Amino acid sequence: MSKKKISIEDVAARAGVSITTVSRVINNVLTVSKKNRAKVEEAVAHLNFKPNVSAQRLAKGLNTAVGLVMPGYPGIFHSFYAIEIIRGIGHACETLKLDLIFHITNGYNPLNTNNVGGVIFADIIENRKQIEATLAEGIPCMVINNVVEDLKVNYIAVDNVKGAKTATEYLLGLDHQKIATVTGSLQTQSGLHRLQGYKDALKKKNIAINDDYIYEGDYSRRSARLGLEHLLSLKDKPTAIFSASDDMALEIINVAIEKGLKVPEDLSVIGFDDNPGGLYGSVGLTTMHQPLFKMAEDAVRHLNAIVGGRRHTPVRSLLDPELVVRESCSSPKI
Amino acid sequence: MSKKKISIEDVAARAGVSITTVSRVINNVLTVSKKNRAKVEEAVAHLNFKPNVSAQRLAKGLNTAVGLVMPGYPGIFHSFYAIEIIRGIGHACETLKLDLIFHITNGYNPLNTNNVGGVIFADIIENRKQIEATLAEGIPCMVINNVVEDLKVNYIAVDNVKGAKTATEYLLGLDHQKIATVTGSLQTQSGLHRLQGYKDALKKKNIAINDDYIYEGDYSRRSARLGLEHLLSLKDKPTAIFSASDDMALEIINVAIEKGLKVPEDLSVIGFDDNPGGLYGSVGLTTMHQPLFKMAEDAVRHLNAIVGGRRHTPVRSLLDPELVVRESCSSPKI
DNA sequence: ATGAAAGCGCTAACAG
DNA sequence: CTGTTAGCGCTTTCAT
Repeated sequence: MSKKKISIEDVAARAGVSITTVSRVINNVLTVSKKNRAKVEEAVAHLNFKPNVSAQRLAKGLNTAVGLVMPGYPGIFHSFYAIEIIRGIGHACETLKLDLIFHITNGYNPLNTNNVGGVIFADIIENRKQIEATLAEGIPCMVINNVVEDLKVNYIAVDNVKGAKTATEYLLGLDHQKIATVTGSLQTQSGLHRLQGYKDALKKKNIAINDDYIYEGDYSRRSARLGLEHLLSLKDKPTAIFSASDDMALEIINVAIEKGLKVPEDLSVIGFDDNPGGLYGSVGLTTMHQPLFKMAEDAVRHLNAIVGGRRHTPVRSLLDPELVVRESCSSPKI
Repeated sequence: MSKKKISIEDVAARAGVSITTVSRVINNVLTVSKKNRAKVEEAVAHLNFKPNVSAQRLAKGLNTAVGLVMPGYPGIFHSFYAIEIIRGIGHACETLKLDLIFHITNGYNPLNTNNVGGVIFADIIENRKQIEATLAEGIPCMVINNVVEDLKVNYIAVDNVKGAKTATEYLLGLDHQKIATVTGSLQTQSGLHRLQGYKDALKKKNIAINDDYIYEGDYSRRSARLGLEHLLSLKDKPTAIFSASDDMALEIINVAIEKGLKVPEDLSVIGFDDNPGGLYGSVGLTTMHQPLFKMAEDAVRHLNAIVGGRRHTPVRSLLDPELVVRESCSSPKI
């Protein structure tokens, strides 16, 4: 109804001071008498005054907003990943009182960078050109979940190599010798890195890498099913499987049970992601937890520090995944 | 590096016209000669000029941003629901060239409404006071996924009563007579409405409502398990179950299989949501599809029309869920 | 400690 | 069809 916007002038009038003074209390400038401050605060509260953000930004010449660019392919949205990222970034923006401008890439319209202090790219997929363009405009960028060495851009990612190594070593520690893996898509960095970590762990223990034990999946449930079928067709069947994702691990367990195997007694399975879906299967999934929420929060904080001129060194941060032991792994039967 | 912001003046200088003319071409005002338009466009492209959104907003006095307020409780984020809403709203904003300001409520800091033309509330839970406050400020609001009659607010929701009725009628059409339901939380509107729809369908067929067949769940997997156990303990067991959510339906199927029942031969199960998880179970889940994406898109469009003064009547829209037949229902064995 | 005044970059009458 | 000019609401020197 009453769309009468109240401005700093109204506040000044009611408080009986100049707009400059009002501006000072809004911005926490100290040189305001206690008395005037109190009057202004009263007026602000009474009038329910909220500064016009556009005017502030224009006057200050800086931008208290961060852009979040998400690739638009449908899959990403159905993943636990996207949610955690959005949640973490949203939370950090809240705390830092930054506007979060959310943008889904369709390849066309890039985010209007004039409107933000910095931008976070939720993935490098589909975004490479846009990242380069944004960088060229001199706007601080942060790539999440990807180690990117070929661009002069800040990044913060989960250490997939280390995580996969930890997972495999856990299986090794349980005395498994015949450990197979169903990989994620080898087109993705995470897929590659998780395979690498698996190999690293085996090498470190001087266990020869058996190509039959490496099934190239693509993160789909279907590929997981095929993977297990292949692995079970081997004369020398593995006793444990490192799956590059929880989703695939869950499918592997389903198929194993269908085939009359007991998990973990006959087959140990470890996943990667710590997707909440892992809680609901017939057997609790042992997996690697990814600090997605923290990664997202850190991304905002670091970016903000850079935008605010408080940080000058590039961010190249790698976060460690953590082992979550539930019920899907045990020592092999002798 | 070169953070030299180029402004409308630079463009005007290069094109050899006034800034007004530049402004005109930016805003697609038609009264610009072809020649000048071309010159300006060249300059814009050459300088890679992007209008300063804050200045535009300040000058225009209107706000081309929409706020999206999501309740902050963790659960919502792990749901298919949140993702679809975000995706739909993001897509619509993209198309309409609106900034999407994403805000997670924590009870404290409300969204600074000075910065947006209108706001969409992803749910009414935890947000009631904020909605009232926003309304009081004269800012158009839109509530999603809730029928709210006690507030003078726009809403757009899925017709849960009708959806539940359709689901139950489908079971009836398959010749089931003994149809039970596991409800969602009866603290929520959706839980209540879905139960209502179930009852409506039965009444319409003159089938007496058997209280034993109504198990009050709460949308959790655990309550679904308990629900099925209860239902199977009955002397006169139901032959079909309408589950108020896919998640619960999936658990019901799992438990049924554990107990040696065949789905759908021994027990038909229909869900609600059309959650992608429904595709992956041992048997494809028959369910009610909710047009979440469309609901979110519509919310933005309608809100935008209201903000732009193109619509004056309140929005009170109910979207129909659609039956998705997969494999979890069949006619009862005689 | 406080206020006057000059912009921030853009749009929108208003003249011409 | 085009340019001049007065703001939009706020911050920020610079005086006082």
